[in-house]
Amino acid sequence: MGKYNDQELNGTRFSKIMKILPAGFYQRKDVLRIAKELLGKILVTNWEGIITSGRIVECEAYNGIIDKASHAAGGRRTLRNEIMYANGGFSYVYLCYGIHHLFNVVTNLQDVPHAILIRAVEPIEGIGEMLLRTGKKKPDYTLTRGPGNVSKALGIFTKHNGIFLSNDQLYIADVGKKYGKNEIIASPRIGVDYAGRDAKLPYRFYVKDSPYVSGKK
DNA sequence: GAGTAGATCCTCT
DNA sequence: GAGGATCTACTCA
Repeated sequence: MGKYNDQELNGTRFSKIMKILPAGFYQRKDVLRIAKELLGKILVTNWEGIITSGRIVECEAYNGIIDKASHAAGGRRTLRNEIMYANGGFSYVYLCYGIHHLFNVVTNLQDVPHAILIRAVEPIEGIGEMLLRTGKKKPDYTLTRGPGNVSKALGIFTKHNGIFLSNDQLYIADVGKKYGKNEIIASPRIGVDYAGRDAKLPYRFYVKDSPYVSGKK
């Protein structure tokens, strides 16, 4: 049944009202609030003129050094997660399971390693290109469902780690869409069972009833 | 429909 | 040298 909303497919109309999120959006202290506010925003990639974009409908917050599920748990600082300690607004992309590229947004200020993992988007522009990248034949809900698929469809790889999200190649834009409280669900994060108690924290947020949301509802 | 194995490679210990 | 913020396909029922 996988369907996407036709009236949202008009890219030209969309790009006219897009506003790139300012650095100040990311450089705040409440990562949970930023995660919730990211729902409904548009993630855009523009690699050499090929534009693909999607509306964020699912993400997970990683709450710094006190969060055992985070790569920065306990203040861990390595070559891989160094960018998490940068100022908010940078991309953090890494390879998971040797196959999947996972796209995160760094938040908070310098030296506070907060990040938000983008887990699912609803395709808006460049769906044909997404099909090429993912090798799929039809644009059903599996196209951009789950963090691995999001990166694949939008063409995000580890080489895009450490990009500040305000250039014209990779950014997140506001189109005035906001979800109400009763449209946003909070739940435990996925695939972080190793984190003990922290695995149960309700740091995953998604839009109710979106077919693109991964995991169980 | 539910459960599980396999892919695949970089990063950290 | 182990294991991971995952996905898909395949089995079995």
